[in-house]
Amino acid sequence: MLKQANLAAPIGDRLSVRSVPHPFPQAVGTAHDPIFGRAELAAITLPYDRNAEIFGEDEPAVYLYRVVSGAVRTYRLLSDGRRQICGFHMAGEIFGLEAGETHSCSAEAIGSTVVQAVRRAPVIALAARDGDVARYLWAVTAQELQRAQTHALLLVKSAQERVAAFLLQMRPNNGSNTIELPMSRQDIADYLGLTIETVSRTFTQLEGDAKIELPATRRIVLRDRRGLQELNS
Amino acid sequence: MLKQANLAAPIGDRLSVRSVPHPFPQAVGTAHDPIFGRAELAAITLPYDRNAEIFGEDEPAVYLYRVVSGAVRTYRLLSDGRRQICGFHMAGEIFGLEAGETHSCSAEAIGSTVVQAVRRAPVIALAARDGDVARYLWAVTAQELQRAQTHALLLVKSAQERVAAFLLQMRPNNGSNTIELPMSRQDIADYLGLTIETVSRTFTQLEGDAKIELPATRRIVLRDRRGLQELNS
DNA sequence: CGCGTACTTGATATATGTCAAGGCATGTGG
DNA sequence: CCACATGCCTTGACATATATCAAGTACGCG
Repeated sequence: MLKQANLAAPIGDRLSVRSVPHPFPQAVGTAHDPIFGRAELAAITLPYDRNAEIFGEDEPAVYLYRVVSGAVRTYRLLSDGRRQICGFHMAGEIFGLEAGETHSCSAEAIGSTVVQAVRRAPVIALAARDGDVARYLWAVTAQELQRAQTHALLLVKSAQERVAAFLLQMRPNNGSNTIELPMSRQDIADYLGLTIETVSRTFTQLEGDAKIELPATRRIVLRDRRGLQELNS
Repeated sequence: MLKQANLAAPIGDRLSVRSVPHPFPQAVGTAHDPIFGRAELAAITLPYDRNAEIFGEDEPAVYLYRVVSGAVRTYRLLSDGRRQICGFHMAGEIFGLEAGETHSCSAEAIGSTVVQAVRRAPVIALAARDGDVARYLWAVTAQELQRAQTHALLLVKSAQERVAAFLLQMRPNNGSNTIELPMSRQDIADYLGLTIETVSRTFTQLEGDAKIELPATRRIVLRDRRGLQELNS
C-alpha cells in the first residue's frame, strides 16, 4: 500500500460528523478536523492513479485516510470473483478507519485521486488521552455503520428502487440537480448488486419516465426528485 | 419503550469484543464487562414477551441493552411494509448502541427474552473520562459495522449461498453441530432478503444434498460443514 | 481520424417471487 | 383422550424480474 510520489491539493468545506449521516457526506476541511487538522499527527498527502489500490482487504491497517480530491471505492471480493462495492468516498470523507488491526475492505482510487493519510497508532494513542478524539473516532465509525445498514436495505429492493436510491445519495454539483458520476456503470452495478446491463436499462427507463436526463453517460440531471423519492422507499 | 416488570436471570460466559468479529458472538458475562459490570451504571433487568417491542426506529436512544437470555431481532421497515431484519442478537450481545441520539432500527424480543439496560447518557459521560470505556464503545460499534458489511455481502448471493452463510453464522449449541433456531422462517427470510417459501425450499434442498438434517422445524444439524462453507463464498 | 473501452440494446434463460393448497405441529375445550 | 382450531411450515404450479449471452453504438483518447 501507499504507492506513488507526493502532490498536494487540499479542498475545503465545512466540517461535520452528522448525527443522521448522509451516505456521501459533504466535503470536509482540514481546518478544524480533530485528526487531519493536527500538525503533530503529520498527515502525508498521496496521489493515486485511476484504479490504483490504496490498501487491500486483510492488510494491517497502518493508516487512516481522507479523500482530498477525486473519489475512492471500497469493496470486497467473493471467491468466485464477484465484487461487492461497500461504498464510495468523495472529497472530505474519511475511509479505512478500523477498530481491528486489519482492513475489512480493499480500497481503490476511482479516477486520479489525492488522499491524506495519518498513522493509525498515534491517533488511537491520542484518543486514549483526548475524549474529543475518541468521540470523533466513534462517531465516524457509527456513521459508517448507518451507511452500511442503509446499503443493506438497498439490496433487498427492486432495480428501479436501487438506482433511484443511489441517485438520491449522490450529491449534486453545486446545489444544482446535475450529478457528475466519477464511477463506471460496472462500479454502480457492483454497489447495487445488479448487472451492468440492468443498471444501464434502468437509467434508460428512468429517462423515458422523465425522472432523469442523461446528457452524457457520466452526467445525470435529476428532473423529478419527488418521483425518485417515491421509488426510494 | 421499556415495558413490563422486573425478573432477573443473568447468564455468564467469557468476555470479548473480538477483533475479527463473529456475527453472533458467544455469550458474554457481566463479570468484567466495562459497562454492564459497573455498579454505578445501575443496570436494570427487564423481561419481554414474545414479539414485544423493546424500542422503535427513530425513538430517542435512552438506553443501551444487553441480551441476558432469549434472542432479539433488530429491523427496519420499508414504506410498503417490507421488513428488513438487520441482525439477530443472542445472549451476551450488546444492542441498541447508537452514536446519534435516536435508534436507527427497531428491536423486538423473538421469544420470551430478558435484557439488561443501562442509561446511555452516563455511559457516554463515563467514556469521556475513561479511555477503556470509550475504546469499548468504539469496538462494539466497529463490530456492528463489520456485521452489517458482511450482511450486505450476503444479500448479493444466491438463495443457497445466503442460507448456507446464515447457518454457518448461527452458533451450534455446545460444540455440537445442532442449531436451535429461536426465530421463525419469516424472520430468516426477512434477514436474508428472500421469501419464506424460498427459505423453506432451500432448507429442503440442503437436506436432500445431505448438507443438513432437519429433525424439527427449528432444529438443524450441520452434516457437511465443509460443503456449506464452499457455498458460502 | 481511428482505435479501444465503456455503454446500450435486444433476445432468451433462469432463479426467485407469487399465489394457492395441503400437512404438521401445538394447544384448547369437550 | 380425542376433536378441532390455529399458526407455522412445506410443496406445487405458474409468473416475472433480472441475469446471461450477443451484437451494436458512442464516446474518449491517442
